[in-house]
Amino acid sequence: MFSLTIEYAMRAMVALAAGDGQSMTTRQIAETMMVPQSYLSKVLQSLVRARLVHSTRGLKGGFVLARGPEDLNMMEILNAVSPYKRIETCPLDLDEHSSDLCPLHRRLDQAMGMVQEAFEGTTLAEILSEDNPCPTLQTQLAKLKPMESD
Amino acid sequence: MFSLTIEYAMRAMVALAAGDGQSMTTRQIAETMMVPQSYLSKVLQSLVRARLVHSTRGLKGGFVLARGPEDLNMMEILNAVSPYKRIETCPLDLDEHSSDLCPLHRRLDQAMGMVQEAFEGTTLAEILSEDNPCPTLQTQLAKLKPMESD
DNA sequence: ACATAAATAGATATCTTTATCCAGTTTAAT
DNA sequence: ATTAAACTGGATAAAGATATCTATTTATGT
Repeated sequence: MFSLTIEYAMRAMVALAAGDGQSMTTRQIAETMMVPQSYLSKVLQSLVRARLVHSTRGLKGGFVLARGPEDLNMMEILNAVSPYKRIETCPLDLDEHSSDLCPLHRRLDQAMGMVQEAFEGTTLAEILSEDNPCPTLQTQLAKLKPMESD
Repeated sequence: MFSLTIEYAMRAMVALAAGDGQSMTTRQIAETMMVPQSYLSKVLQSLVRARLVHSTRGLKGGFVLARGPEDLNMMEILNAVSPYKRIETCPLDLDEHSSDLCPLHRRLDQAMGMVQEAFEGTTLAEILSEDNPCPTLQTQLAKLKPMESD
C-alpha cells in the first residue's frame, strides 16, 4: 500500500531521529536502514526540499532533522515524498459542484482519512520511545555514539 | 493511495451490483463508470479469476456478480486485483525469527490493518443502500432497467 | 592552495503499472 | 450455416516508479 519511496523516507527519518541530533551521511543512513544508497540520495533531497531535514555539504557534511523528533510526524514524511491526495470530489462526477462524495468514494476517502489521522498522530519521538527490536539500527547507533552515557 | 486498477475494480463491481443481477458487458460497465474499456477488460478478468464475478461469452454475454452484493466486500475486490500484503516481519530484520515488528513497521501495518477492517466491513450492498449522487450511474441504470417499478 | 569528503543535479537504465490493439473463441439469433 | 456480439489471451506501447552513475558544487582539514 505504501510505496518503497515512502518506506525509505520513513526509515531515513527514523535513523536521523535515533541519531540524536548528530549529522549522518547518505551512506550511513543507507547502511543503517538498508536502503539503496544512490536512490536514498534522491529521497533525502525530497526531505530537504520539504524542509524536514537540513543538509550541509562538504567534508563532515550530512543530514540532520530540521525539527525535534517530537515535532515531526509520519504524515509530514509521507507528504514530503508523495503528496497525499484525499478524494475531494467523486471522479465520476462531471460537474465539480457536487459537495458530497458518492458512497464508494466516501468509503475510500474515509480509509485515507483514518490513515492520515494515524500518521499525523504519530511522531518520530513516539516511534523511538517504543521498544526497538530493529537490530541494524541498534548496531549502527552503537557506532554513532560510541560511549554516550558513561 | 489506492491504485487506478483498484479504483476501476471497485467501480465495476458497484456497477454490476447496481444492475440488480442483470448481466452487463464490458462496454456498458466502462461507459457507466467512465473506465477505459480496453483496460477494464483486463480488470474484469482478474475479478473473474478471483471468482467475484461470472462471465458468459458470446452474443448476449457479459458479467454478473458471483454472489449477492451483501456478500461481497471491498477487501475482496481489492485483493482480486492487487493482493494486500500486510507487513509480517520488519524488512530490516535479517533473520526472520523476530516475531514483533519494529515500531515504525508496527505503525505502518496498523494503518494497513485499519484499512483492511474498514474494507472487510463494507459490502456492496451497503454502498448501494446509501444515497447515491453519482450521476452517471443513475443515468445508466435508468437505461438498464427501463421500467422496473411501474 | 590542495586534496578529500560530501551533497546536488542531470542523464540514463530497468521494472511495474496503465493502456491499447488485435487475433482467436464462444454463443445467440437469423 | 452464417453473422454479429462478446469474452479471452497475447503482444505491444506509453508512463511512472525505482535505481544507478557521473559530473559538479561546497565545505573541511592539512
